[in-house]
Amino acid sequence: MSGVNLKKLSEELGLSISSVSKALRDSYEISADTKKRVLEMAEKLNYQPNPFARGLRKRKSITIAVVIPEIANNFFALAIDGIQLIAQQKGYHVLTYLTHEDAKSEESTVKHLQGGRVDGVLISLCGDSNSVDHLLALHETGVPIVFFDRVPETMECPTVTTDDYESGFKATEHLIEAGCKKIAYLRMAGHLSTTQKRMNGYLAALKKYKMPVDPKMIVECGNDNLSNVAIIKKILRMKIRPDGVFASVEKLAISTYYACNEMKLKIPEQLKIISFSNLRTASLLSPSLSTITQPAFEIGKESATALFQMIEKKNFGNRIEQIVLKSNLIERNSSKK
Amino acid sequence: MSGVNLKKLSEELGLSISSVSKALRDSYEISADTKKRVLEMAEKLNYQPNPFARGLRKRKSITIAVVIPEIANNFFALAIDGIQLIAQQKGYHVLTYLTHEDAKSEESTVKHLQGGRVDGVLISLCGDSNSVDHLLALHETGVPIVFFDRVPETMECPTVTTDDYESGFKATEHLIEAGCKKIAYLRMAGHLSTTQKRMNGYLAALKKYKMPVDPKMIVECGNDNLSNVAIIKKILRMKIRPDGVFASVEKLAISTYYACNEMKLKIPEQLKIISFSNLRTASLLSPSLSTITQPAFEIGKESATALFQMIEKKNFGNRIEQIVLKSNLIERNSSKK
DNA sequence: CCTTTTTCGGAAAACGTTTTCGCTTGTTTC
DNA sequence: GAAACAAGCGAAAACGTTTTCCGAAAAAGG
Repeated sequence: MSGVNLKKLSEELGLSISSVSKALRDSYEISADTKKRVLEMAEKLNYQPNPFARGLRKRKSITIAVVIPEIANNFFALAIDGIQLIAQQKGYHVLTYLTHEDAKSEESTVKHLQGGRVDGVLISLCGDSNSVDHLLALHETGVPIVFFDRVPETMECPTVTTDDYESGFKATEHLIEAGCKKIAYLRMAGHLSTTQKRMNGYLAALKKYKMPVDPKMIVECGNDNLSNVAIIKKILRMKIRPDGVFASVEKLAISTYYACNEMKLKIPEQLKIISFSNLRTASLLSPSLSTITQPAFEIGKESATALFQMIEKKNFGNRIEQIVLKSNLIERNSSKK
Repeated sequence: MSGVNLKKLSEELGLSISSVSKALRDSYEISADTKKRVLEMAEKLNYQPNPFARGLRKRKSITIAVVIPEIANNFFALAIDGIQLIAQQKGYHVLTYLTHEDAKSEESTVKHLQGGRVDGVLISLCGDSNSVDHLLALHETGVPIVFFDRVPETMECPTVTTDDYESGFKATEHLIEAGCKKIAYLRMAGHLSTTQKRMNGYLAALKKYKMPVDPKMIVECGNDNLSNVAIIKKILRMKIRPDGVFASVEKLAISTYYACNEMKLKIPEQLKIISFSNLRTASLLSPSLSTITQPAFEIGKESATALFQMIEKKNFGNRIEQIVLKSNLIERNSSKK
């Protein structure tokens, strides 16, 4: 295809392959004159080194992998943005994989990452993963891994997360202060670290304000938006229905809005809502949505930065960094008194 | 690192490297017994073939590149989703690159794609690119390229787009039928194919309804949301201000909402709005936003499918496919009579 | 029992780099 | 003027696969 490699270059220049290679890498073994000639010819013939040959020889891919549950999601899209920014600065390529919240898919993806395809992995766990064996296996082959947002609980590793417990606490407290007496917690199925910590914050806030915990108010939702709306409508039809909803992820807030529209429930008069969300249009919604907003872009940047530190100086890699960033609670009309 | 390669496998099994390789590839030259032994040992030692060695030898990367202006954008996020779906089905890896609407960045990215790193490229052009030389160069090295949404005008190539002209026409006609007398067209700077075609539709609709074209009503915006709000407020403060706005991209509709909020202009009473958009919350906005919605996910799927056709049977690759999908106009309250 | 197939497996080249080592030259040093 | 040294370049191995070609042994055929 491309056809122009070191061999062709060397023939064109009347030099040996090794000399050309060294000239291109600015080796001290090559005279300035020759280097100039080589550079010019390389430019002229539009030479691009073969990444596979180089990767094979140097045992380095200049590539990282990003494994996330989904991309059509404001949080992850922003995180990727931050990751790409750092990766581009470092001259690295970025392979992206979507697991669609499927453990099998995550496992097979991670497995394919062994064998040297990438120099490091950034991953946010999928919802229904029950084991981290595949990640331990990858880790044992020497590939640095940094987890962000959704992190494993049974694995010692570098992580970048937000203050989920505190944010869950504050969000609940905010609803209580707005006058809510019965607050539902909307969570995704599975055992995500984020869901769990946010819920613990929710429970702690209820306890602080001496409000009873009703298991029926802790609602598990799935990946299908339509069924989620149905689930939410169901709890809104209970005899003693909630007067507040704390959505632990953005999509559940949106489903709650739909549910209220269909049931003609007024927000915030009849139901107050707050949600984790990176929606850029939160303030334009009807009514505007109160949010806990994670610094998604920064999370991406921080985790990529941490990963490159591990990639570049493996020697000091014993230290396991656990970076925690702060989320912002932004009060808007959906939780107004 | 990984340490387990064909050599180690062959030593463990008392076979030659070539036999192990052939056994793993299910060659007829190897007996069923031996194949079984090899497979078991490979499983046991968790063997993963080195992608660089394989890529070098087979001159194939099993990887495609996706080059887009931005990722924190509903349209592109959905398109990527569709692309990833097809790529995953085909067993391909996906490298993602963001140009941030910067021509230099696009050029350097495309340049790095030469040399065999990928077997094909999907690209949506950046806004301020004035030349396609870098893409022609890439194309000449034999790498298949499919353009989607933002396509070049001066290059014969496979494309996947939507009916931008018709959609632009319909959107404008819709505003006219809703009673608008003076319609502003909000466009991004640069010469994007989409912007141009949508504007041509806008102009054609004005002509059909014998409405004058006011150059001041064709407004160029940039990448910064704050400045865009300022620009939009400026035209809304004109003596004869527009009573309708056709935003050619989503972010400009959002900026228009902000501008109206700040100026206390009522939508749709004082200003009607319609916009190209893939916002999932369009119907939840205040007021709900009328949109022309592109089938972004399908665009991703179609372009990936087209690319893989080119990758797999280069022989029939002379045919240049130009796929055009239909967008949907969804009337909501922002353009109500 | 000898020849001809067939079956199974190994040797080695090739993919395009990088890098170590060694070989020429020409230059310096005493 | 011989010895030591430096500068500039080339030969060749190595990275881990795949694949072509070849050889040995076993099976089949007469």
